Amino acid sequence: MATPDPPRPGFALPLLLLAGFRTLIDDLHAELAREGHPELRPLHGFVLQAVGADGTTATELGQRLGISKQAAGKTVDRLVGVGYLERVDDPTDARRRLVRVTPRGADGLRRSAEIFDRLRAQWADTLGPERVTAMEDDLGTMASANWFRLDVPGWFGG
Amino acid sequence: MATPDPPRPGFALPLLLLAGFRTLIDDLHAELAREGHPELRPLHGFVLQAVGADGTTATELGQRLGISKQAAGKTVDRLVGVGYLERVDDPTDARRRLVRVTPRGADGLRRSAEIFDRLRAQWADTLGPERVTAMEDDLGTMASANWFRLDVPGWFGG
DNA sequence: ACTATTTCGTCAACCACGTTGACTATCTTA
DNA sequence: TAAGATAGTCAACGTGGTTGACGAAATAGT
Repeated sequence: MATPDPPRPGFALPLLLLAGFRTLIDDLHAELAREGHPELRPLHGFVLQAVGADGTTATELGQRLGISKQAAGKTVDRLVGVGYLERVDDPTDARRRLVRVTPRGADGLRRSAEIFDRLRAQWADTLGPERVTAMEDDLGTMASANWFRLDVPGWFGG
Repeated sequence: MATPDPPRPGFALPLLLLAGFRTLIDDLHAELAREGHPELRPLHGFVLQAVGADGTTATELGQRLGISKQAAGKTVDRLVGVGYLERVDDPTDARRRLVRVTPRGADGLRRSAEIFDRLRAQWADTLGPERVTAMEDDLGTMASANWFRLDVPGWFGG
């Protein structure tokens, strides 16, 4: 019922990668909700991290995430709405509106990192640390080009 | 520029899984476009496969994909629009509208499988076959619950 | 055989996330 | 100082998801 057909040889790999990713993300957000961050959506962690401790502008954020400045601006709007980001005027350039992580945002980010560390430790318990490391190494080899490109309506292509 | 900060230990894994998935999906669709299927979007392959050779209904498709029947219906509409699926009346039940893969849809599906097989072979060439198999085994172990759950606005949580 | 319930499909409204194009305000440069 | 580049926003739109409501058809129960 959840598994229709045994996928063909090549079909399994993408499905497994997606399932692994979703497993981590779902577990993360279940735990984040328990720890006081129920509004944090999967995308938000990536965005908060991309904003970084120094802050950025919407345009630069868009470049970092591989999306348009308009899309980045809308995402910032939502994060501001739930209190994870704030906008401040740049005193040196009246066009720019600096985007900064709020204390609440920093808390969510810190907890995300801790939870991910714990989840990784769980994987290492189940699979063995060397298998997890091997997986990271191998994925790093194959996927180096797609690091942090989130330019996907609905998270996929085009 | 594509890599903002070296991610924290636990942060790398989900990012790598996503990047690996996206690499495969992007490569697949680049090749599919070359082979005459430029309209095929990433989601579509999963849907076509979930419809299967025997056809289904929108409601059952929704269950298979873990999404609502309405969402499944809309996706079917789009696939019908580009000629990959067709709807036919069920003579035994006037409520049901059978969804079937068209010949064009079957061609896209067959090519997807072939391309995925080739991409997997590329991974095996680069990493060694046993590393790819190990990755599949390990991911299968960790992610068995999320097989074919696509219930994500924009492919994430929520 | 006739209600009562369930099921299938669809409509409508909405949300999240992406796109492009156009436009203003501001900063930079020649 | 005029001309050009850059930051942000608005508007319209596309895709993929949600819930709620509803009619038509099948099924169950009496």
